[in-house]
Amino acid sequence: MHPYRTHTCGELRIENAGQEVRLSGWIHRKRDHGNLLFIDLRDHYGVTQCVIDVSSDLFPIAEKARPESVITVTGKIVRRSDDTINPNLATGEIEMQVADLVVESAADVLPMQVYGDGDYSDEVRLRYRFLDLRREKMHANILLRSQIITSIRRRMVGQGFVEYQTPILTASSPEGARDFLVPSRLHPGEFYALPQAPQQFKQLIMVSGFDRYFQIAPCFRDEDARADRTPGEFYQLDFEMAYVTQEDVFAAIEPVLHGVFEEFANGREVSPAPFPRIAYAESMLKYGSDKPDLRNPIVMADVTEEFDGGGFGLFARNIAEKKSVVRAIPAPGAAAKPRSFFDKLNEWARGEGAGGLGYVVFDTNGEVKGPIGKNLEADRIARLKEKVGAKDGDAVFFVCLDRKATDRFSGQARERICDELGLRTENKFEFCWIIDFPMYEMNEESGQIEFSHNPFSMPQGGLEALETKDPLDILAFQYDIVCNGIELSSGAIRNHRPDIMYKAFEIAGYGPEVVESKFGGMLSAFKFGAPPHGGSAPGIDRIVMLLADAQNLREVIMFPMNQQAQDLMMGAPGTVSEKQLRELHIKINLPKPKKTVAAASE
RNA sequence: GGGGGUGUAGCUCAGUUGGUUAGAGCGCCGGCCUGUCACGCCGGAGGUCGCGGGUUCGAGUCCCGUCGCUCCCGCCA
Repeated sequence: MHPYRTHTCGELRIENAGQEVRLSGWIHRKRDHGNLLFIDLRDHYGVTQCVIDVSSDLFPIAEKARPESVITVTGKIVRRSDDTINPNLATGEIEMQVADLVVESAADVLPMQVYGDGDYSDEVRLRYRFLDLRREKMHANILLRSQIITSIRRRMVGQGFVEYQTPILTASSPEGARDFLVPSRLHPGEFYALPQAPQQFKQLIMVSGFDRYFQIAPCFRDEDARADRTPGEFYQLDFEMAYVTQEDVFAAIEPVLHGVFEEFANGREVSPAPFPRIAYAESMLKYGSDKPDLRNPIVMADVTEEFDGGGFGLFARNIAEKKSVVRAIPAPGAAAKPRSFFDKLNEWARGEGAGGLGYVVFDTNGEVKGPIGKNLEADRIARLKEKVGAKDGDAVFFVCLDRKATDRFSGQARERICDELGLRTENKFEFCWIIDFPMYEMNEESGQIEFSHNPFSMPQGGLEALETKDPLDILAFQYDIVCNGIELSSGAIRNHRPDIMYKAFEIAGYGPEVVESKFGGMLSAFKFGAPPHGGSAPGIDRIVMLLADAQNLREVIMFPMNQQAQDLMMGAPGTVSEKQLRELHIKINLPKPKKTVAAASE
């Protein structure tokens, strides 16, 4: 007989009763009755109960083996008596009578239990990730991730896409995030960079005469982490298509995303394709965000006009003197809320540095209450009520700040009010496209015009728009896909025309020599016949996070780094040998260490 | 770089206005137990209360500093 398993721990059923089998796995749980011992043996596939009693020579060994030790047991599969069947276990109708037992690998006392669903700090979970990954939930998440990626590949291929690989060691790119650099041994003083995305390569693939490229692409950015942004590296479904309009791109990827989400929705609803298209400006106005969560039913409105010159002095003055705008946030049903509800929100707003959160309450008896209601003229209030679609029984909150601050803060308030009122639709995936991003924006500190998103995007209106319009009015063929308030990807119809590219960079303050030195490879390619092309790159990790209903990307990544971009299990980053540094002609020049208390007292 | 939260046994946590010997559950070790599946019962070991100062007769608790982890802002074309 083979030294290890003849079957997995998940496959034996009542039909196998009577067979002599061998199982290998981890001791999931032991129940020691003194003269009778139950072992739940677990592997990737499931759990099987194994029984051994005191008559066996191996009984003391089994008793001593700690949970998570790896053992191989041999014995006969028997049908359990009716009163001992475990309906919660796939293998619960049978058990193994252990005749032989080999300890393959004894486990020490565990720093975290694999059994059960206890909470452990991220520090412990990441340091002992191999234990964390054995746990049911993590194991399921990682399997789900694999299934999702398989489904994405199948659907992309079904849409006529072909998978190609692009380099990992490439050139540093001047725009965007900080690069991870890799020193070159053969070229002292020079560096490769890890790709922030295969952006230029996928465009070059189109120029190279291929069509419909995709790749599950690793991307590297040296930026700080968030719950939905892993430090260092992440994967995206990178794709690009030739001879397409924006709508062609949407039509190609919508069935893939919709299909994947439907496939793994598990009872949750998925918004139907085509997904709504929302212009950037409209999204900022109605939702205060360029990644709106449409499960939140609150739709905001601009009511600057209603307050301009009105009886509520504070807002009227801000509008007149500071060019403030007023955004109304309807709060359905909030009239029934106690005073403390409004005070709490107001206090939160002050804590956020917004001055406060004004409000009007429309009582069910038609009365208008609240500080603004007392001062603002009745006809203005009536117009405002109509404009935001408020009914008796609702309240309306107001944010009055400069345009940018109003967008940002009203967006936060909209989310908070939704949660306080419990208005968010559960168990649904709400997709939308955000389109018509501005090509440029004003840097408020420097007063300079900058690319607001992606310098490779085609401006709407082409060269003519660049030459004739106010740069801040020019829109780009640039789009994001958003699901439940999470940005899944951004994409664009690319600028494939050297003349338009020179002009676009000129507006942002870059001369032709800069364009040529920074994007020489791509620019050169565009001079020898480049097809119009465009694409996008939805984030794989975020898709899995949504489908796994996880609150943090670490729940869907096998070996993530911590928030400080460290892998405590592998010890990365770490120091390297002098020899390695010499070969690379690298000298370490560390910043002076901070003064310690001890050093200061010397 | 900045702000919030947090740090007490291997793990998850409790610990009152500052007051005897810092507790619980799980885990671990020992004993008893032949049908459990969160097995049960009895006993035991295990702590520099993140670290360093300070206030006080007395600090896990109050103050100052510092470090770790985490969430957020900046940043992420």
